[in-house]
Amino acid sequence: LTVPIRLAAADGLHLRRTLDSGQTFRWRWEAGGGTDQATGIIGRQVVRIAQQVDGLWLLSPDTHEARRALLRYFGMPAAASARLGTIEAALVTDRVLARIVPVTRGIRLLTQDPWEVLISFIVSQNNNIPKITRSIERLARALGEPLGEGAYAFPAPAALAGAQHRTLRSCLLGYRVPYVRTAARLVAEGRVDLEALRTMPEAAVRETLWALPGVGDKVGECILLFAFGHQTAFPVDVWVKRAVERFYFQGRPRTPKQIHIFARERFGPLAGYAQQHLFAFARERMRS
DNA sequence: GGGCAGGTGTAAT
DNA sequence: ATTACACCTGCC
Repeated sequence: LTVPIRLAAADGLHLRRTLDSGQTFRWRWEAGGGTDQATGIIGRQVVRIAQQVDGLWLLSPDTHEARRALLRYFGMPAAASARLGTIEAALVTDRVLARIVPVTRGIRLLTQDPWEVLISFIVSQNNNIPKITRSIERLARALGEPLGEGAYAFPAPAALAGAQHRTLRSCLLGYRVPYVRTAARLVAEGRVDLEALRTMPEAAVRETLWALPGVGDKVGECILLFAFGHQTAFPVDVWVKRAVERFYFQGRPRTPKQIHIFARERFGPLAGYAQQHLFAFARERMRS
């Protein structure tokens, strides 16, 4: 048993909202001694964390690597301009978000591995969170490196590219199998260099991502936002579409493209955060 | 058990 | 340039 390490001040973070916000599919919750604990997989590390009133705690493992990985993942410690309080203060100057953010506050955009985000969000198309989570878990179990404790790393590009069709089918990917496999081959063969996209301008990143099979507007925006930190990105899924139509267009129908244009114009560099709050609110309050 | 939810690709207008 | 439909699985 390791001594818990305080990673950072919580800085307005709401851990559960953040990990359950549909950005990531690699965390599990369990009850533990008064506070819930989350176990997640970041790269090759299996980490257990918990949020207390005084901050975010690393429960295990007690290593520098785990600490570094987590701080990077959560964007901590935040630079002054990226503090959640600053972001949310700016968001609530919008009359609609002023009513939404009090319900959803504490969501932080995570910084995740582009390869994992690419495949995860191809899998996410026309799909729901529980099923996406199950597919990712099966992919990791079938093709990922074992990490102990029954945990598996996200499969490497070569592993996915070389997987048998029936193996991918057994991961419940359905008709997405050829998308995943082709995308994996392009990355494994080096024809698409995800690492190089980190330093490229957004327009160039878009061009590369949108050329991948299974990557359209929604999935592409998710990758821009969750892997490459382009916070002007604004993924429009059905929930965000409904929320924007209801709150900004008096319930009048708009195409996803119109909503995207509107949101980038209205929210600018906060578009990604605005989308996270609209999505969380819609899923919590606009069902039925 | 039929109908629906969910994004992209393709083929149609 | 927009629109209709197929794709797969889980859930009600």
